[in-house]
Amino acid sequence: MTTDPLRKHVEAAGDLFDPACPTRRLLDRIGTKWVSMVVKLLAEAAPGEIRFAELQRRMPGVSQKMLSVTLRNLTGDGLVARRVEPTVPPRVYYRLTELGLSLEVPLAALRAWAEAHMAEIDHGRPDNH
Amino acid sequence: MTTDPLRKHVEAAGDLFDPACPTRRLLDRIGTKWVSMVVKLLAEAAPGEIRFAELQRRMPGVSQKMLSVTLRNLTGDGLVARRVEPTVPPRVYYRLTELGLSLEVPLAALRAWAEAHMAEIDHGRPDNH
DNA sequence: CGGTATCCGTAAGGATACTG
DNA sequence: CAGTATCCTTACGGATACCG
Repeated sequence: MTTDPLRKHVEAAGDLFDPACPTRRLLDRIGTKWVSMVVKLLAEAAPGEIRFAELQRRMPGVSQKMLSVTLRNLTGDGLVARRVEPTVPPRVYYRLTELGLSLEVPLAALRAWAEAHMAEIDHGRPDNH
Repeated sequence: MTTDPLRKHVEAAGDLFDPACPTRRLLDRIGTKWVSMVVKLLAEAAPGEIRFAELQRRMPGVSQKMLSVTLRNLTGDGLVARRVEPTVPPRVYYRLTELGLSLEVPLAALRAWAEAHMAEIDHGRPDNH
């Protein structure tokens, strides 16, 4: 083991089974439906951008707050880039970064699985508690 | 549209962007860290089984309640099979079903992504709010 | 051993109103 | 337009105690 603080994240490198590892939090963060939807829309548009209002329009049921929070988290994580056009009223454009685009791959697989087996699973439990 | 019940799941097929579609709830359900860990452990042991206590021991930080809830949900969704040995004290064994095993594929990809990019993301935000 | 039941603090998330 | 701020209600999740 080393005491070099710069290598701390290397030693702690992705071990989901380490309670102290941020991977756990990260997994819970990217596994949500809102992240899945935002990333899909932005991935389809890539390398183009989508404005806030259009994202909201294409994500039925999302509140302004949740979309805002989701985009802020993704931006903070470096998965989404935010560009503001200083007009009045202002226009804000979002696009995926390289990192965000790389997330779309496993995320699309998970989405596909969920969509494919939804009926099979829902059939067995009419009681959606 | 058809009235063939066998094609029902095709018509109702997973549309994540439909607010009424159970796919949304399903995605939020399977995207958690506990599900990810349980499925990974059971997939490694497949087609073998793992007992409750061993699962808990190999998932540091999980509470008895959360493991219980997670397993009950997975069992209810048909992803995990539960077998009780009526001894005293009783022994309960869990294993993945075929469906559960199929989930491991996309889930492993998502885990791998999270573990691979954890440092990269965490580096940008020392403030883990 | 493998749960369930209960309590409780925290966080998620919707609704509404307001701002640059 | 694209937010932020506030309030409020529900869900998540840990701690503890109890049961078959």
